[in-house]
Amino acid sequence: MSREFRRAMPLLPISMVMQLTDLTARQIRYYEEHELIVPARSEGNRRMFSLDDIDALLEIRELLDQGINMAGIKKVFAMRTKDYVTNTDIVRMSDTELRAILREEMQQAQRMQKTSLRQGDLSRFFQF
Amino acid sequence: MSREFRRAMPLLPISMVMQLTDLTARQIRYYEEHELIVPARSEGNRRMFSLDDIDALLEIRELLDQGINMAGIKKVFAMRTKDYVTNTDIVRMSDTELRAILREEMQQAQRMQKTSLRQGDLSRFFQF
DNA sequence: ATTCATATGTTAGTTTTTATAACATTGAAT
DNA sequence: ATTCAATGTTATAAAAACTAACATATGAAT
Repeated sequence: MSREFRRAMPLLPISMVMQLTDLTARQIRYYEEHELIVPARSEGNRRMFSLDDIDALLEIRELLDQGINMAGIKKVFAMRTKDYVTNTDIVRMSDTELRAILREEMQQAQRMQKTSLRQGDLSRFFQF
Repeated sequence: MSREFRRAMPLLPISMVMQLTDLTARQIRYYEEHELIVPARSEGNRRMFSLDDIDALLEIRELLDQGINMAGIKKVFAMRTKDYVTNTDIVRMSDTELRAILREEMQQAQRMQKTSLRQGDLSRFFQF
C-alpha cells in the first residue's frame, strides 16, 4: 500500500476540511465546481476528502492570498503534472486527474476490504 | 509536530471508522462506553476519531476474533502503558489515557490554528 | 460612472448522518 | 432455565451537509 495511495484515501467530512484549511464550505464547493479538487462522495452524496485534497485546498488558499485568481490557479494546477503508471504505460497527467484516479482506486480498495479482507490489520494500511 | 501528535488528531466521522474497521456503530459506541476508546466530540456532539482510535478498534476486533471478551481486552489495554512527557515529569499511563491526552492537545492545537496560524501550510503539519 | 464578471456570503428547504435510549436477541456459562 | 455480555434493532431528535437560488462586494473593462 503506497503512501500516495494512502494520501488519496477519502476520509474527512467537509467540516474537518473547513477547520484544517480555514476555508468556508462555500469556497470548498466552489473550487470543486471548478474542478480544482474532486472529492469522493459517500453513498448518501456527502463529500469525503483525502489528505491530497487538503493539500490542494491549502495551496489554493496560498495562491489566492498571493492575489492569483481562479484562472491562474487552474493554470498552475494544470501545469504541474505527474506520472501515473498503469499496467502497460506511464501516463503524464495533471495533479487533479491523478488525484481522482488514485481516489477511485482507493475506493475500490475500500470496497474490497469491506467484504473480503476481513482479518487484515489496517494499521499496516495506515501507517502514517 | 510529532507523529504521535498527528495520529491523535480527531478527523474521521463514525461512518468512515465503520468502513475502515468493519465494525458496526453499535459496537464502536459500546467500546467507547467501556472506555477502550475516547473519541473526541465535535461542537454538535458527533464523535470524531483519530488514527489511534482506528488502531485501537482494529486491535479490539482482533482480540474479539481470538475469543477474548471485553474484560480481557480491557486488561490488555490497561497493561500496555506508554510514557507521556510533561514539563516536569515522565508519566507512565495506559494507551487509552495517553490517547485521550494527546487528543486533548491536538484539539487545542486545532483551535490555535483556527485563529492565529493563518498563513501556515498544514501539509507540514500533516506529512504522512 | 456604469457595467460586468468573479468570488464569496446567505438563506431556504431537503436529505443524510449521527446521537441517545430503550427494548430485543443470541450464545455461553452457571 | 436463568443470567449476563455483546450486539442488533427501532424510534426519535438533532446536527451536518446537500443543492439551488439570490445577494453582495470587489475589481476590471467600457
